[in-house]
Amino acid sequence: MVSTQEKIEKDKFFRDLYLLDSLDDDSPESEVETPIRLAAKAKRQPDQTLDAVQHERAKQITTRGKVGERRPETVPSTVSAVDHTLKKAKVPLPVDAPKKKALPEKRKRAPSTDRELRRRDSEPALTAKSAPSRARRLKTSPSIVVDSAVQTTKRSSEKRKHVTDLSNIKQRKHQLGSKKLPPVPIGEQMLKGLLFYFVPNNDICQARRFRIHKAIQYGAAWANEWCNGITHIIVCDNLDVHEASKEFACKEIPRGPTLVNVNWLIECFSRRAVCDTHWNRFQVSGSEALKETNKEQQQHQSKPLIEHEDSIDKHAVDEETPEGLEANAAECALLDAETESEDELDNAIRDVRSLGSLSIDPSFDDGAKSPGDEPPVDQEPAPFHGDGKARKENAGFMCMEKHDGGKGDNPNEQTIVKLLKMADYYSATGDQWRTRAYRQAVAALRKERRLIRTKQEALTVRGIGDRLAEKIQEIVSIGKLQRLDNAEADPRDKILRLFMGIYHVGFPTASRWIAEGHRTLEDLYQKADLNRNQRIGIEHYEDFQQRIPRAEVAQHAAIVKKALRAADTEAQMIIGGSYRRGSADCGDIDILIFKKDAGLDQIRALMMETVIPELTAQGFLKVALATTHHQDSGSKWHGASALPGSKTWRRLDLLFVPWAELGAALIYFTGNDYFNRSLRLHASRKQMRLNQHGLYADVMRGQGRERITQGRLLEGHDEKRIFEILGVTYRPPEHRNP
DNA sequence: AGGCCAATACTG
DNA sequence: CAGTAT
DNA sequence: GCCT
Repeated sequence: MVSTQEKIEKDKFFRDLYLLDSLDDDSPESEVETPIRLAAKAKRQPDQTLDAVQHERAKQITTRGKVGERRPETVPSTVSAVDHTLKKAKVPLPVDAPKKKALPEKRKRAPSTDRELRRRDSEPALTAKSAPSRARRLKTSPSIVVDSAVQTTKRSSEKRKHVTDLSNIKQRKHQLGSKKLPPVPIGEQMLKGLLFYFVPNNDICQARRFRIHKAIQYGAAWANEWCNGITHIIVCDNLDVHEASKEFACKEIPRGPTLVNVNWLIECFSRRAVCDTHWNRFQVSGSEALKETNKEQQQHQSKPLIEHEDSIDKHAVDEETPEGLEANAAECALLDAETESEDELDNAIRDVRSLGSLSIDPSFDDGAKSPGDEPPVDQEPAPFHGDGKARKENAGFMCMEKHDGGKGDNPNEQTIVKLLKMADYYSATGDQWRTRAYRQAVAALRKERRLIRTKQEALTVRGIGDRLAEKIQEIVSIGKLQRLDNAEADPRDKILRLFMGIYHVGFPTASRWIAEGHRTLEDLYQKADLNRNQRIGIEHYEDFQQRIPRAEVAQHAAIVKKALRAADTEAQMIIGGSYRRGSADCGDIDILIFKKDAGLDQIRALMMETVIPELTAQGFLKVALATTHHQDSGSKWHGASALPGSKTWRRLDLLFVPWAELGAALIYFTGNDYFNRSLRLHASRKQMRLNQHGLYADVMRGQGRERITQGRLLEGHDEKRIFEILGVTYRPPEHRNP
């Protein structure tokens, strides 16, 4: 069932693709320029002796404690010594820094000191004195000091404000007016035949007027008062359902037309296509409850209903999905009326999830991004790589109109924001468990209807203990958390974040480097002991930090698909990851490769021998970062790709999936993390085991839950069956964002 | 004091 | 085996 | 970090 709309979209897609192809004279050896052109140039010789000393000590340090039990108490001293140096040396090449003062300082106290203790007493002093100056230095340094995540975030939020301000809109409008005002070609009028009703339904706000006009250019009609035939109600200004309903005479949102937020329209513009309206990010906040029931109805009714509004989005790329897999959603859903276990899963999810990692209300995001829309290219770089990982408050979008302040439905919002920052801080600092504790506390607070003021009140909330209770009280009473301010000003953590942002660098490595005296990416690049992947990670630090617009993910995928099909007409692929969950942008590109009835060997051979070499020769694939070298094992290719003509490398993962394991792999590579973990937890509670190969039963576990038996395979191929066997109501990918 | 958020694949 | 990744 |  290929709708014409779909077809048009697809045609256009491939037209674009071929266009790109024609540009493709980008020979592979011409390599994209590295943002960092340093290399051999001014490579000073660092004082080897001192270096060696440091190295030695670093080794002591790192070998003394176990992972996760790190004792960085020697780090501060190193840092302060270096810092001292830096301050003195004005604009020294960072290279010089570590060699000057090699800190023959006294051995610190016994390594038994807890990291928390160390922070408590070493932090304030250090921060107070030297942080500001160093911060400034970091920023202005001519070296390639890439902004730390924190700085980046801050700055981009500043930027965002500018983007939304009036002058900018005018600018954009001007741009538009000058060249795009003439109606777009008929062929591109993808909104033809649609009738929009906006909420609020006026064009007072410039941003909205802009969108309305643009919608009209693209063929839509605007109903300036309520009338029959309206196809879409588009809610702007981040209004929730409740607020939106006030805009109607009957104080109720009329049924019938599709209710979406303005993000939908914006994405339609940028994709030049009518997007599927069912994605989470297009829902009007507060409509969840409503939607759930709708969905149920849909499921109980027939399929056409589900599909009816659809879904260029889904089919354009998920087209490859074997039909059997997607098709019987409704049936499956019907089968398990066992609501109890669904609750179980919900609980598990709740247990596990971090609310902080997701944008609460997608419409914020986008509104902030660009009132004038256009392709959502310049997303702020995520504070961290990984897709759902570290995204937090989508602060201040406000169009210059209404924006009533009453959107913060949770009285604890301020507390939550602060605690989430703490969680981020701890996660960037490598403290898994504290991070979890903070996130759990946040989750608990989210459910509270009342403002938690005092320590006593806080203590009554499950998940909040003594320490957190005190912090909450502090936040509420004085509006800030000293601990957080200290933490955020702490240069060590900025550097830590900076380093951990490098591909293939985790906490142990990052902190080792800091202990060795490295402070900038340049330091690392010239002096640190880097493996190949890390070197590439530094060269493409900024590339890999950037989020990838959804549309670009699709383009990469299309290129892969072309090569795949050329090699084997029956081979198939699905884009997984956050793309499959419907995200507007992704941290990387996950593509599952498979073929009906094919085993792993077959897929691997196809890919490794034909497709990947071909794509590499084309210059599309830039590097392999982690690839199987064995001929007879291995199931993935990790690397980087870039669109022809683009200098930006993207992280691309190709997963080779045997037909028999498609369902399990799909679950695994669709995520998100928390969803997967909760699903697996759920499985293990039922004496089952879920991994990317399949769902297994009769798993024996011994001491410490280690597995004794593998268990027997229950299901691997059919995604929905796995849900079913687990007793969980099937959730389409876009609902797997706990 | 020790678990909590799993279970694997690849690298060096 | 530790580290990093998914 | 919290909980047992």
